[in-house]
Amino acid sequence: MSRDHEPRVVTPGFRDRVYAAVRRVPAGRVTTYGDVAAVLGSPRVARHVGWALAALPAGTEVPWHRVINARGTISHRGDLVRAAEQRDRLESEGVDFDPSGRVDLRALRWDWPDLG
DNA sequence: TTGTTGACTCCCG
DNA sequence: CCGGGAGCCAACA
Repeated sequence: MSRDHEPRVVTPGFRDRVYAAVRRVPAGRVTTYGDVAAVLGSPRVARHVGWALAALPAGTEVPWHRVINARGTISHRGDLVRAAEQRDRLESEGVDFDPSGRVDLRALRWDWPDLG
């Protein structure tokens, strides 16, 4: 039987919404997977934000490096090469990292002011 | 169809 | 603060 008839948050156009949301994050600022997911409609689909970014076509202009996890660290899940590139890009934008490789979310977390 | 996986997050200890 | 375990929802085999 039906558990809930609520519409799914992750629709076929989910990836494009993720990209559109991430593009709103300005240089020098960061956001989290959970924040992007919340903006899209559900904080529970944070993993799918990561999935969408993993499926990001090469050449697509999306500041994917500004998306980090809720702890303020870079999620690499084994891909240290991409993680290094992400950190390098962020540092190029002026994002500072702690000795432990952590970003100060309290100061740099984007607040999505354009949501109204 | 079921079971596994994942660029996550929260809760404990 | 950090590591481990559980929960989470779709994609994928």
